[in-house]
Amino acid sequence: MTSVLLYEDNRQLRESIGQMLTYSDDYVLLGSFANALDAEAQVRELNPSVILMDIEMPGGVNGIEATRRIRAFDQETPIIMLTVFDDNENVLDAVFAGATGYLLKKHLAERLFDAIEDVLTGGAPMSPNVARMVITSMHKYARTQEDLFELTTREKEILMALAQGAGYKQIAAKYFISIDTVRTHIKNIYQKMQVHSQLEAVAKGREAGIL
Amino acid sequence: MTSVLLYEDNRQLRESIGQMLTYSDDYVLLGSFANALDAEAQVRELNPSVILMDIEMPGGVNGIEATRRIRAFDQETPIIMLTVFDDNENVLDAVFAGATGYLLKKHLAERLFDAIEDVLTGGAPMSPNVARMVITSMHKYARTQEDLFELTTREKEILMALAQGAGYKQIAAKYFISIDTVRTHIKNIYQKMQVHSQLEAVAKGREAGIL
DNA sequence: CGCAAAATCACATTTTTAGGGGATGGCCTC
DNA sequence: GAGGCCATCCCCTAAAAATGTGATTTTGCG
Repeated sequence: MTSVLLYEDNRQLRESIGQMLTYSDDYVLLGSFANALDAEAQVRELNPSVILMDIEMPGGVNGIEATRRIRAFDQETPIIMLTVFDDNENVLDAVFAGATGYLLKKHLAERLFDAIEDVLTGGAPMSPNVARMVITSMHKYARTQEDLFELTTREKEILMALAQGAGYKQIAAKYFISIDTVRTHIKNIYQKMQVHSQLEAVAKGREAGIL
Repeated sequence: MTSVLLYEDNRQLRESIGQMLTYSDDYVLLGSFANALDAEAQVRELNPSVILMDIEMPGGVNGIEATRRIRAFDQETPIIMLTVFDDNENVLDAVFAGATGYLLKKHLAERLFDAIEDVLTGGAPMSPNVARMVITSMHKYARTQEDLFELTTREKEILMALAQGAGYKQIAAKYFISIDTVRTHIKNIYQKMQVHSQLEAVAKGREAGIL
């Protein structure tokens, strides 16, 4: 028995979904709401198997914000976003906010149950378009950006230690070398990267994808 | 007419795929190789519409590394990874390396053409399992982690400036305040975050998701 | 082997940060 | 209007980092 919690501001759609779920013996609708103002409390209390969340909702708290709030205390319960838009940037925001998958409203009728089963069995229903957007946005994070600075292994190690907040002393201790050596390495790093402080080096390194 | 470039170390599979493509009038196999050692040159020369890339390949350059190398100069051409594993961590690595989608070998026969059409029309074929892994890994990046440190607006601004590599002077100039004020703010930031250097503050702030 | 790059250490100087005071005006709340 | 928070500014000292110059030892590679 799969319990569902529904957030959808459009009354007609809300009732339609409610009926779809009720007509099926495998699902039970724990509750449906026109806004997500109390989503946090409702989720805590009703503890649904899956949450259906409209992205476009009035009243301050839209579906994305609601998702974020729910994810703040619950990383498990799958959240399926409902939206009319396919290529909307909001969809990506929703993914970042913690959405598990999403469903276009025009496909609601034929895919609702599939989507629910999908998230419950470890899947992530997405349209091809959005899958592509997600993939593309991941590439940005991973862009390894060839060693634009030609740092040596040691230098990269030290730069990474810096990025983690270590000072000269700690680095020296960590690698069993003298402070002066750390100094020298960092001097060389600065030269190669054309920067003049730890912060700049870390920032630039991060930009370039090293780290 | 869709031109395909294939990398697959298993001879039998390589030939099977080749035949599948050749039998269809809509596809042409530009070349198939048992290793990806020269992938870069081959892609440059043959300029395929889509690349099929086995993840598990011997000889130093596996499919992931090859994908990375191709993406270094070509962000457009879709690359579909072929793999026997579904939940392998390699699949995520492949996505990070720049894969557009991927296909399980056991589904090759029935889904190859679908997958190719998928990437060519802007989609990203993935199994539900991997879609989920991708989504989950994105959540890590986005975990906004509410203001755990209760920094004021100004303090957050300054912390962000620090993260971008600015020093005291530059921050003072940027916000038209005196260096001493910058000092004070940073002192307060350190206290709130329980750190003792710019680097630590930035590192900790990044971990916590501020920035 | 022998070279060149990388890694190591040293010393000196200047600049920047860190940490400790204390002080003022603005704004909001009780 | 008193008290609290925020942002602003100032001074002082000690610690850490940046910069320069030079030298020695490892180490990878032809």
